[in-house]
Amino acid sequence: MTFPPFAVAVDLVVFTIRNDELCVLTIKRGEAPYKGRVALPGGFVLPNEDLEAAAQRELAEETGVGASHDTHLEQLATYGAPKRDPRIRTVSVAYLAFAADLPEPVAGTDAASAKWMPVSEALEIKLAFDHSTILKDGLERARAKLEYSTLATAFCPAEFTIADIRNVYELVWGIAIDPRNFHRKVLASVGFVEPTGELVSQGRGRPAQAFRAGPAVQLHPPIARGT
Amino acid sequence: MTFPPFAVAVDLVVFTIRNDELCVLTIKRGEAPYKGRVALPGGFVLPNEDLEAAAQRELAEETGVGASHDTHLEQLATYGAPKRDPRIRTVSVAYLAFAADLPEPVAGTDAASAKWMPVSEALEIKLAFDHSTILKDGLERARAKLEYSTLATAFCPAEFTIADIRNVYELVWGIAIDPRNFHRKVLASVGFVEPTGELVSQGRGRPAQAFRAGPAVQLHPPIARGT
DNA sequence: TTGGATAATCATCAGTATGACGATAATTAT
DNA sequence: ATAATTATCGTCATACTGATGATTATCCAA
Repeated sequence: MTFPPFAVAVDLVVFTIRNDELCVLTIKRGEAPYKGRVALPGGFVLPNEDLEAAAQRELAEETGVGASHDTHLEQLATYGAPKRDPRIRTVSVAYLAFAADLPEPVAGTDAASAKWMPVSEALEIKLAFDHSTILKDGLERARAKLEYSTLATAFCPAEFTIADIRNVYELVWGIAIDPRNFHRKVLASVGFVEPTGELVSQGRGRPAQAFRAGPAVQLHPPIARGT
Repeated sequence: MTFPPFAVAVDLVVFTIRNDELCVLTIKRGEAPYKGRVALPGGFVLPNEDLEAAAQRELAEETGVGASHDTHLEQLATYGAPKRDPRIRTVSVAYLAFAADLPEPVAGTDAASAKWMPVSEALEIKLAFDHSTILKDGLERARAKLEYSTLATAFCPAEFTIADIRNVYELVWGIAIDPRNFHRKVLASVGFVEPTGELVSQGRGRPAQAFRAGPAVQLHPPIARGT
């Protein structure tokens, strides 16, 4: 029996928070197709490489960060419409990554230029391939995961304050959250955060307790969006 | 530039409820590798076929059911470990389907024999390829989706009773649920079900109201597992 | 025909979570 | 010092949850 040959790629939706904005890692394509167009970083999977390993490799190439660092990586979905890549039949497995504020990305092998772009901006332009769809799906996944998982800590450095976490929720969900109720909920969700005992001053206002990520992965009870 | 060639397949986790048991559609492989082993149905994606279309096609081939019927189909995840198929480097996009009780499946092209197997049984044997992992992931996804989506109605015929839905939850979650609280919650979740006005007698006991699926897709509020 | 047995449906109650919002505490900027 | 700012604690009415009692409408067996 013979098999129709496909190219298999991984694409990355890497979110971080910079300058009080939710940003996504983008590249500007240096070659056809879609030359000069903004795209998500990604590349073909090597003949003997696991899918997740390929995603890790691309992530490291583009950001210079070993993914185990502070970075959460998970499979998002797979896109395989017949004409999505005009060159050859390609199936792309998209991965979603969340990173604490990273240094400016390093242009990798196949990236003419990589940079963090505010998500609001990336959503308004037409990305290469079906990357606009992938970005939208990734954003929706991230928003949903904040509700029932401890994902938000992945956007924060090792030590953070409740306000830092609230900031993540507000920027990702794009809504304002009552600080008092949010504070109560975070502390009520067992294993979400644990106090370090330190106080940190954030500029003006009363200094805040420092916390580190707790052992929980799921939030009990969850923190719901809207009503 | 040249691309490493991959085979791309779709595999199906099709759940239904038969004889008061959660069952999954399985085939017995007729050819090597894993000849004679139980596997999930699936097959290679055609050169010009969309991934979801391939899943629909496989579903129709194995069950004889047009997927739009009463069947919900969604992408589960993609599996691409380098050695998962000993013949050639293969990436498999798994799809999850939920069906109301279907007629006995029809053996399809590449299936020596297709049949419904209780999930409890399928979990205990070693399936071909990495299909045991796929099945486990599919089951967990199904369990999770019951909490916040109206998925349960996909397991029911067009008209059903609250007890029918409860039965779905009990069988998929594998736990007993209090009928009184469950009844209350289902009716409280707006758009989950709407009454047809009919009464149906289920054998002994007071006859139940008949319902049909409502317009909602998400449950508000959700119906939580455990505490 | 009647008295279970069975299942659907309604009702109650206490514990918990939620949103709105008032009050206090601890800093920095002026 | 005083004002502005942010963290944190409290209060309250409402909503949701799990446990459980009570009622209703059937079928079935004596």
